[in-house]
Amino acid sequence: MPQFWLMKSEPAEYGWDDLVRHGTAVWEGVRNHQAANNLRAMAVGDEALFYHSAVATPAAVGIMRISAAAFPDPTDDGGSWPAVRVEPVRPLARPVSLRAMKGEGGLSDMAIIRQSRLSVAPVRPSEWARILSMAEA
DNA sequence: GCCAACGTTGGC
DNA sequence: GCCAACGTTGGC
Repeated sequence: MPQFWLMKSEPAEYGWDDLVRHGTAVWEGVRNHQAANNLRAMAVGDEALFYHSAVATPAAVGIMRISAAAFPDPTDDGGSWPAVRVEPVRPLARPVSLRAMKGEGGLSDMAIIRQSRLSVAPVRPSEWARILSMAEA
């Protein structure tokens, strides 16, 4: 069973469109232990929401797939922080904003809502299904 | 080991 | 721009 995740990026730095244009990307630069542990827990085939942070309407905008499990982050000289490789699967038919997630009863326990600064967070299967249904509603 | 000071993230 | 939450650093 694949696991589900949510991964934040500032679109000014690297956005969904960049990932689609490139076809694949190394998710690097994570320097938080909790987020790093989540990267280490990822397996090939896991799916993740691409989330745009630090914008007027923070929101999940697309689905990506983990295409390579954790390996040493090339941007880390020490070699101890992990990175993973991702590829785009498809955009959400409509973005699901943080505001919408907060307003959805079944999502109030989401890691990302409980801990807003966590940049790589797990998503429960029930949460994943709910968010996808919101994106298609 | 505690705590204050400071830096960063990210929502608003 | 402001502020809350959180992490890190460094003095003691």
